[in-house]
Amino acid sequence: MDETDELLSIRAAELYYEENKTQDEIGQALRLTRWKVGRLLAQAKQQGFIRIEILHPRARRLPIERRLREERGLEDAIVVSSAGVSSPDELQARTAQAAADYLTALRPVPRTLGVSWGRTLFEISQHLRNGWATGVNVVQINGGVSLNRRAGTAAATAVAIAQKGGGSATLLPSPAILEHLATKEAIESDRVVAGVIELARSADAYLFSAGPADHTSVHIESGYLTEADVDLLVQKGAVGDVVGRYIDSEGNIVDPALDARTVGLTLDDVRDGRLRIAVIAGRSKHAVADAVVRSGLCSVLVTDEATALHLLDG
Amino acid sequence: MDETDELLSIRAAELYYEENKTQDEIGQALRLTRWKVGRLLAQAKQQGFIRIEILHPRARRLPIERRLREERGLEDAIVVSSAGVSSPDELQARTAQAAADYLTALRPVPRTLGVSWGRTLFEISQHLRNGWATGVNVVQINGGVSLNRRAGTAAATAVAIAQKGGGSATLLPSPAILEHLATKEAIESDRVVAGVIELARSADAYLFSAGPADHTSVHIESGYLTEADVDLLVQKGAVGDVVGRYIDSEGNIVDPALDARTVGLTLDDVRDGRLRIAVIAGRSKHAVADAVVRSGLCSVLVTDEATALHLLDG
DNA sequence: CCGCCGCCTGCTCATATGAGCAGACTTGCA
DNA sequence: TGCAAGTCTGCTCATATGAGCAGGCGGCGG
Repeated sequence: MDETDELLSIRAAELYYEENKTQDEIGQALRLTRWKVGRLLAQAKQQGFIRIEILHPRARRLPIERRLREERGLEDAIVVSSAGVSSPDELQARTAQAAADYLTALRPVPRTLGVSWGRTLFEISQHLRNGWATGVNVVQINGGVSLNRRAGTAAATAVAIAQKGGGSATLLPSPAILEHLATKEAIESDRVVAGVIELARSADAYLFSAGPADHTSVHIESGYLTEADVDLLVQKGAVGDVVGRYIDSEGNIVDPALDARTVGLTLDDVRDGRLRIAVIAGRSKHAVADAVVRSGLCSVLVTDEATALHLLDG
Repeated sequence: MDETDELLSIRAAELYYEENKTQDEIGQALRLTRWKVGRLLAQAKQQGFIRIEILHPRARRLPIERRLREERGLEDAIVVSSAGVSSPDELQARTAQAAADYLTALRPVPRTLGVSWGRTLFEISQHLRNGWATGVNVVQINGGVSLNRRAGTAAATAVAIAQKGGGSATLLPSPAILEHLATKEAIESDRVVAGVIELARSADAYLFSAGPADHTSVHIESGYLTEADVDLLVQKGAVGDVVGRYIDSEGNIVDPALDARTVGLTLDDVRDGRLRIAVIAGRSKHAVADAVVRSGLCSVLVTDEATALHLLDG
């Protein structure tokens, strides 16, 4: 396109989009036929001079969702728009809302839903509406009895999701990570615990997030790991955790010994699930989101625009 | 609009603008009639959920131009878009380009064009194309013989505009501001100088910018004023200068004694011009732009989006 | 409980837009 | 210079969209 046409296409776009003129009127104004005007507008669009944004907290980016499905082999993808977002918290809230919307619209409604816990899951539980489903039974898929004062958010999350969905919650009465392998084995051999894990394995769907491998990790906050532990994991290549299990950029377990002390579904258990919904948003989770998608841990991803684009770039 | 409709309108907008579906297809997808879809889209637009931007250095904001004409009584206004601008220099360049475009398209072509000088005018002269007009005679409307090494930009500006327009330049051989009133009167009584000023008064059009009243002023740079002088002017209410004359927010001369020592057209001379094109861009010139427009110094304004919105807010 | 008012819906019809095509025009090459 | 290929133009026709209207529905006051 030569310079003259480029300028004309801009003039035409101004008249068309800002002044609501018809292509015919624009033609008269610029001494062009209306067909020429149509072509100029098409060129302006195609060259990216026209940018259309949907400004709304609930806005999604369907073309990016499509690319995630097609290029990353996801069954489904939900990408929330970052347009007009001013803080990471806002982005997190939008993503949680989208996850809640997705669950609500999900058909067939899962009878048993396996959930992890953490900040993201808690926020999703808050965004769900009463009656989002009728009779959904929720089961925890990884240990979450907290060791300190923030106790109970793991349980509260599962209970809230179940309650608002008109069902009941089955909690996994165990810490996430134990200090000794023997303790972990003892706990898992407990009838109740083993039963919960068995139930979790049979869930119709899993809903989980992923944590970044850094000092903001909820495992540090909850007292399961120290900052030094996490630093060490990072040195070994960890990019984040899923259901309490730390993975590298390929989705492989970084520290098998640590993993053996972690209670709940294994990553392979998760991969065996039919519907595996991961909800991952925010700059700090780009790397782990990538690992989760690449290694097939999720079949459905709910995320934000920037994270999605990161996945598609790589 | 209730919450449900709001959400639907966002879904519809996504499908319409991002996926290029027809309203009919959207209707099928969302189980609505196509008329409902059309109404939802109209609502989304009207509520401002849809934002259409034209991303191009030459893009203008016609609705803002219209408002400037209607609400500020300008004969014409050119507002360049700030979309995607990263530095003040870029904004300045866009505005200068727009001014050059405006001059080039101007009909009838002025036979005599009075110009001021400064960074903005210089940049406009650089953006003009060879042959932008045929036989335009350019006359300086205020003194500009420089006192220091930056000498000659005033003259170079006028000459470049004239040369590229296939005409010749008439320079005003005088400093902008003189130290003593007597000197100024002596200079103005010189036959040549008086003749140039007389010619300037009869110009078909004036093209000028305005300077901010701060330490970046080109008058300080050129040595006509000291920083202390400008500080004093600011104390007296100066918001900037036009053709070397400092005005307050009402467009009145701030310091009559200083004004009397300034060579060139008076502000009233400028106001007597038929076509008075002011080119003013940048955050630091908001106040002076306001004064220029309010006091009728210009009949045509070329500016940037942010400055224009500032003028309309007040 | 009934009737009136106003909003919302889905229509008809007019208009605006996009697809595709035939001819004119330019451009590159022998 | 002359030819062939590709590009651009302005058309016809099909489709998508918007304006405006009649009927239906729900809400409110009597």
